[in-house]
Amino acid sequence: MESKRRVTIREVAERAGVSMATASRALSGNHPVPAATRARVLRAARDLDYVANAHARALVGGGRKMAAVVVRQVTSPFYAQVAEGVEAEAADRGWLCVVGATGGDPQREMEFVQLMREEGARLVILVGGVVEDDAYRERVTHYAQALDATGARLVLCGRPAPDPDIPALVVEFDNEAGARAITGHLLSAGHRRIVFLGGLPGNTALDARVAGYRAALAEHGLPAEAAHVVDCGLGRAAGLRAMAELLKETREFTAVFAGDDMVAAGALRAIADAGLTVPDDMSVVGYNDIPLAEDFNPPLTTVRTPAEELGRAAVRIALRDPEHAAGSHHLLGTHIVVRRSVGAPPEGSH
Amino acid sequence: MESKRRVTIREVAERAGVSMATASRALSGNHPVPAATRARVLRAARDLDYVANAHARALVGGGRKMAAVVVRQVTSPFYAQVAEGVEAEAADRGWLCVVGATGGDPQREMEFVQLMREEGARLVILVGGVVEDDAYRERVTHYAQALDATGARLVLCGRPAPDPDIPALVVEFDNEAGARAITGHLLSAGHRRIVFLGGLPGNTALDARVAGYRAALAEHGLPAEAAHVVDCGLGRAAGLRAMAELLKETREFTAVFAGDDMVAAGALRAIADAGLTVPDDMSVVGYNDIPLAEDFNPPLTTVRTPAEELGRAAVRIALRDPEHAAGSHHLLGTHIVVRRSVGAPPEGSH
DNA sequence: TTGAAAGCGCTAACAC
DNA sequence: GTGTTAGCGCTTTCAA
Repeated sequence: MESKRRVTIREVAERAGVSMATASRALSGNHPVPAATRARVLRAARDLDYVANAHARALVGGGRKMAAVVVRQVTSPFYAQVAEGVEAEAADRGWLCVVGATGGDPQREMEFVQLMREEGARLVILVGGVVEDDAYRERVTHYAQALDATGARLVLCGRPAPDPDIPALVVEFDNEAGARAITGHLLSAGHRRIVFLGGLPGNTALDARVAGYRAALAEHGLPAEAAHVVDCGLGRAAGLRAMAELLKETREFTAVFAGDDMVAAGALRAIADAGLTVPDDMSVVGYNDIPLAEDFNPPLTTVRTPAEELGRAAVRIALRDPEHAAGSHHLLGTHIVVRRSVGAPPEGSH
Repeated sequence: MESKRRVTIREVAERAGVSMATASRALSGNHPVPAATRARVLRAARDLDYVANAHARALVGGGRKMAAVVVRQVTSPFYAQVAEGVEAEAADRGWLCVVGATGGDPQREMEFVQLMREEGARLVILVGGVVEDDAYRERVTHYAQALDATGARLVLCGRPAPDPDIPALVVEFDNEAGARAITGHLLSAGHRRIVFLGGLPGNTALDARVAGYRAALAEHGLPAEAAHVVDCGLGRAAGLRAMAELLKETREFTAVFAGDDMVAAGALRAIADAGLTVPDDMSVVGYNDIPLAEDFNPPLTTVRTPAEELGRAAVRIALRDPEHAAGSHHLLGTHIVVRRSVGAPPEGSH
C-alpha cells in the first residue's frame, strides 16, 4: 500500500538533481531553462512516469480549462451530436470536456451545475428546450450570476435566457422558421389537413415549432381552426401511442408533422400498424434529421438542424470576445431535407 | 475584475464568526458541531453562495471520485448507451463521470488516459473492440500499471487484456455466442449461403463474431468454404458501399450477417437500391440492437447486446471487491431479437 | 540560471 | 466544542 502514492514533482527534481522550482520550469517550458538541465528533468520525469497533479496545478492557478455540457440524455441522437460538437471544439483548444445527463430533472441539473462550479469549469453549456416557468427563470438567473462571478461563462442552447441582461449567451436554431418551411413543404404537396404531433405546452422549442406551423398555415390562407396539435410530448413511445390513438379517432388529416424525428419514428410505426402506407395514404415529416432518419421506412423528410455545429458554435462564440458575447443571441439556420415520406394527399381526401 | 474570485471557506467562517476548521466541519458534517453554530455556518454559506473548491479538497484527500469512459465517438448509438450506463451508475454512487471521444485514434486515447491520471480519476473504462497488436498491448499494459500504481482501476470493455496478469478487468459480451446464435437463426430459416459483411481483421470484437459465424456454419455441416466474409469494416457508409459492390459481383448468397446494426442499415439501403426487397429476396441480420433498429426497413432482426448494462456492469464490478476484481474476466450474455428482416431464401435459390 | 519560500483553499491532527 | 497549525503538490515571486 506504500505504493499507492503518485509520483510528485519533488521526486522528479531529486532524481534530476535540481530544485522543485527548476523542475517545474523545465516541465512546463514557460521559463528559460538550459537545454542540458531541461533534458535531465524530462528524462527523470519519463523514468518515473510522472504526471502532474491537475488539482494542485488548478489550485495555484494554472489549471486546465474545463467545459461542461449538460443534456437530458446522451442516447438521444440529437443531444449526442451536440455533445460531440462541444467535445470536439473543446478538444481542439486543449480543453477538457465533461458531459452530464440530467434525465430532464431540474434537480439533477442544479446539482450538476453546482458540481461544475466546484470543479472550476470555465464554461457551462445547457442544452435543450425547457418549460419556461418561474422556477426555470430563477434557476438560470442564479447559474448565470454565480458562474459570472468567477469569470465562467454560461451558454444556453435551444433554451431562452430569462432576461436579456443576465450574463448568459444563447445559441439556438430558428425553430419557427424551420417549422414554417417544412409545413410549407407539406402545403405545397397539396396537404391541407396536417396534424402537429408532439406538442409540449410551455416547452420553448416545441412552442416555436408549433408557432411556425401555425404561421405557415395562415400564410396559405387557412383558418386558425385548420391547426391541429396533439400535445403528446417527445420520444418514440409518445409518438407511437399518440398516433395510434389519433388514427382510431379520426382520419380527417392527410399529413403529420412530428415534433422531432423520434416522434416521427413512432408515428411511422403506428401508421404501418394501422395498415396504412407512407406516403401514399399519409405523409409524415420530422425534425432534426438525426443520423438514421434516412433509414426509416420510408426515408424521412425532415428539417436538418446541424446539431454538431450547434455544439461547436456554443463554445466558439462563448470563447470569442467574451465581454461582448454575454447577453447576445445567436440563431443558426436549418433547412429541409427531402426524402420519401411526403407525397400528394390520397385521392378523394378532400 | 476584483470580483472574479471565488468565495472561500475563510469568508464563510468570518461571516459566521467561527474558525475555518469549524466552518469546514459544519459544512461537511462529518464531525459533531452544535446545531446552532452549524446553522450559522450553513446560513453564511448560503448567503455567500459558497461552493467548495473541488481542487483544494482533492489535494487534501477528500476529493470527489471521478470515473472516465473512453469511446470512439458518442454519436454511435452503441457507445452512447454504454456511456449512459457508466454515467448512470457513477451518478448513483455520487461519482463524477467524464466521457472522452478518441475518434479511434490511439494517440488521442493515450492523451486522454494521461489527462485522467492528472485529474486523479479513480476509474478508467476503455470501450470498444481494437486491433490487438504489439502497440496496443504495450499501451494498455502501461495504462494498467500506471493506474494501478495510484490505486486507480482500469476496465476494458469489449477489448482484451494483453495479459491476464496485468491489473485490469475485462467486461464484455460473448460475441462468439451471439454470432453463432444469429447465424443459426439464418440457417434454420433455410439459408446456406450467408455472407458476413463488416469484418475488420485483427479487431477482437469482429473476429469473435466471425468465429461464431464460422462455428455455426460448421455445426450445420457446411464446409469451411461456405463462409464468405467481406472485410469492409464498420459504419453505415462502409456497409452501403460494400453491399453495393457485392451485389454487382455476385448474387450467390441469400442472406447477410452485418457486423453491426449500422452496417446493416447501409446494407439494407444498398439492397433496396439494387431493386431487391428484404426479406423476400434477401435476408439481413445485424448486431447490437440499437434503438431505431426496429425502425429500419424492414425492422431488423439482430442480436441484443444490453449496452447500458455493459456500462453499469463495468463500474459495478470494478468497484465491488476491488482486490479480487483485478484480472477477472466477465462475459455478459446476449440474445436474438426477431423482427422482420429474415425470411426463407427465395425460391429456386438453391 | 537557479533555489528558497510563500501560498493557492481546504481538511485533519493536535491542542486547548 | 473549537481554534491553531501543518501540510496536500504545485507555480511563482524574490533573492542570490
